[in-house]
Amino acid sequence: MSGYSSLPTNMPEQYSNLNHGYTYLMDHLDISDMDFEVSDFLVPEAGGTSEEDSTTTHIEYEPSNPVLPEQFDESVGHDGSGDKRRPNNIKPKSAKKTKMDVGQFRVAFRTKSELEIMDDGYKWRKYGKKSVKNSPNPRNYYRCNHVGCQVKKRVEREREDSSYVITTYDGVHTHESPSIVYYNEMPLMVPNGWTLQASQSSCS
DNA sequence: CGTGTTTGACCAGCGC
DNA sequence: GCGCTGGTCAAACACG
Repeated sequence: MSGYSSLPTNMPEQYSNLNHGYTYLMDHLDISDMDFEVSDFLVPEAGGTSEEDSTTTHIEYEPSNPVLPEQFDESVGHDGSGDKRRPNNIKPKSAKKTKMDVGQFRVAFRTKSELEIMDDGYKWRKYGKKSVKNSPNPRNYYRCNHVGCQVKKRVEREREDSSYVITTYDGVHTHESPSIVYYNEMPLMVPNGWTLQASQSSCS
């Protein structure tokens, strides 16, 4: 398996676009020092942890129960609505979720890259950084900057090989990627050098 | 001055 | 019940 054509057909469009977007972005970035390739999806830690093709990006995918936007953010609902943290009266944050909900759409992939931040077309705002147990590398937390969109992602370097970046997306965007919109509007302006055909199977 | 990042503290879930 | 850990908040800070 090679190339960028292994996204499942039942994947939400935005994640297909994500792959698409990456292909798009690759031609904008200087990827001479990047080794980026998307392989088949795999079940998280399904036996062969990370001893396969070391140049391959691994993807975890939980399509069983995609979360609709209205389902997704309800329980989180304290989006900057002015609750200054524990002034005098500690607001009961029962809504806070520390563990990811079962069934919440999640996709993760591993990328060999020196860059931790890869522009996937969405605008992300960093809201946290945390060192995790058994890992020398900190984990960074990002939230989609789009109004009303509660998608989050975590970015961390792989413990065993810091040249790999593990990116985990939680939730489904309630909007399209700006870069995708741009691409859809300007299809004829794609230079010859762009390799937009790479992710063709995901949109057939 | 507006926007985004950093960072320390808080909180809740989970395992023992 | 307690401590550990991961996830989040928000004030302070940096940068354009």
